[in-house]
Amino acid sequence: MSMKKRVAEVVAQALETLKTNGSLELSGMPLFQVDIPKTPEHGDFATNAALVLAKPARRPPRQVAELIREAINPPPGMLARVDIAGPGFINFFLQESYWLQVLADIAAAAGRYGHSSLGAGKRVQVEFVSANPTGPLHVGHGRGAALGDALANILTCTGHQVEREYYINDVGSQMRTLGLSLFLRAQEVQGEQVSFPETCYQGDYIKELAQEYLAGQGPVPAGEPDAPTLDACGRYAGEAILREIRQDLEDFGVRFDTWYSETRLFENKIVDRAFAALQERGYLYEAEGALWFKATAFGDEKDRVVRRQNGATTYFASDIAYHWEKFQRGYDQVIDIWGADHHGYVPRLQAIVPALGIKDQKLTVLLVQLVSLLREGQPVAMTTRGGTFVTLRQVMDEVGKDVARFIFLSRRADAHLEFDLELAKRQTSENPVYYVQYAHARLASVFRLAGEKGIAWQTAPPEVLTRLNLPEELTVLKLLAGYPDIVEAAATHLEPHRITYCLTELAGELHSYYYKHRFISDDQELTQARLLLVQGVKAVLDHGLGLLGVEAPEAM
RNA sequence: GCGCCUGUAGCUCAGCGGGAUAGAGCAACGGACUUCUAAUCCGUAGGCCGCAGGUUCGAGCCCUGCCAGGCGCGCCA
Repeated sequence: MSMKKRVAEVVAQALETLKTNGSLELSGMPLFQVDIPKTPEHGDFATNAALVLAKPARRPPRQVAELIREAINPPPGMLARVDIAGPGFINFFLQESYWLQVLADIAAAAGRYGHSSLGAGKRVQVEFVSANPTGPLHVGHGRGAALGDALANILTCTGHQVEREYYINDVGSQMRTLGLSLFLRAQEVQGEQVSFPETCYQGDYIKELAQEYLAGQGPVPAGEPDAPTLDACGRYAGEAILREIRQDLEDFGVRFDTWYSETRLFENKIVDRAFAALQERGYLYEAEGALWFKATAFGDEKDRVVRRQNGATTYFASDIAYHWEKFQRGYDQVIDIWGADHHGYVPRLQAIVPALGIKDQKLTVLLVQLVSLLREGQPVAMTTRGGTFVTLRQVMDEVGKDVARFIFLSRRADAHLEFDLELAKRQTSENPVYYVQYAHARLASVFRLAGEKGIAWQTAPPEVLTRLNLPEELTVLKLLAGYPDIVEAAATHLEPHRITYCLTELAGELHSYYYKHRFISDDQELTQARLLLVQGVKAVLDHGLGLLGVEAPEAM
């Protein structure tokens, strides 16, 4: 249990006592908070319990606070002092030695410190990237990939059963366009004079694919293509591009449990069955020769077409079927990660959840803001039209996987992100990635030396820890103690950047501590104590970087 | 025109289901390498939290209006 939870426990018990002895009339346990105050004078932890209770109890907050304080019965050795301050906050000051417990917690957790059972029994699916197989992944996809993967890691860490999924949009007009693009480029290679429409995919990768296609599949016919040819071209290009995408993601450190093809939705009649489910509940109707979903019944601004006049279903129809099928699979929560440019699509997708009669299962759509790519502060041109865009592959090759992932995860998802390629390459303090990795490598180096000197710190008796009484040591202990709470917060709010920030802070404290004090000295006990402490730091850095999907190097 | 997101230090951003005196990194300025890795550390300076109202014990956070930027508003995907 984290330190914060232990304090919350103490408060809860006090309230329980007051309730049973009749000092306070309470219906159920009120939602009080335990926070880490901004200023140290307000203690290690503070609770607003008295403020929350004042109104229902019809007594002044400070009086309630006094009651709570008297009812508190903490474990031995835990509290040094309890103050009542301000409008009625209760401030808890822990005994400094009590913080040492965190080191035992870390050791006992054996690499699983920060794990919890928050999501025990909950199945969560994270669907992310899901880029159409019509071109290589770009930087924006990279951000989505880093976010989805880190999120999945974090949720796993908090006890959720997590599955990663990639939805392959391989049906419909864009696949025809892709086929046509390949076909025309192939004709070009064969020396034919063709006009290449603006609506086709402009990138050079299509030309390369056309070359490969011709080499492997033989020449394409002259003139207008027939349907089977276009089909073959489209499938060929789609599959080739998807292979590239898989490879890129693999190299980016992202692996999916499931690659779900849109084609399956039609082959398995899932679209029809989902339609039937909607029909049954009266949320489909025919008008103007098309079939509509009554999205306005659930807050969307207009009803949406699911089958066109020409009989073809829309992209939205596939999405209805896909999500219906997802919920059939029994996930408690389905998380979709999309580019922010699709935000207008969220209400209609959310609308299908109640329309399909889905209860007790939640759909969450996370929007990721686009990435502004810079080079030395200057924007890098990114036009899909002209086919000039920076791919995830290029970024990985140029700055490295770790740097890219860390930067992607250094902002809230819905905040715009500036990604300066030159700055990302620089190994200076302008670049936060190395700051954290360096802290880990430094510690690894310390432990190498300790090993060479034959220092037996692992087997040191617990009493040596009482030698840790520097302010820097206490600060480090407190940061370590807060780590499990941060992981839980990152999981409940679905915000991996919280991990990034907390690691940067921990690394900072470590560097400062390292600079001021030697860990390995002639004082054997002190050495053991400090090594035990920084072993905890190393473990948390290692763990946290693991959640982000960033390497924790042993040397730099 | 309507909708969503964003607006916090010169720059990039945190700010934990409203909490006490708003934080970090970078840049700027001044310092520290005979040390377990200087990819580091220490210090200084820097703010009508876009603007105006409102809600309450308390607002950067919630509500309303306005201003600015981004993105969306297809029987496209």
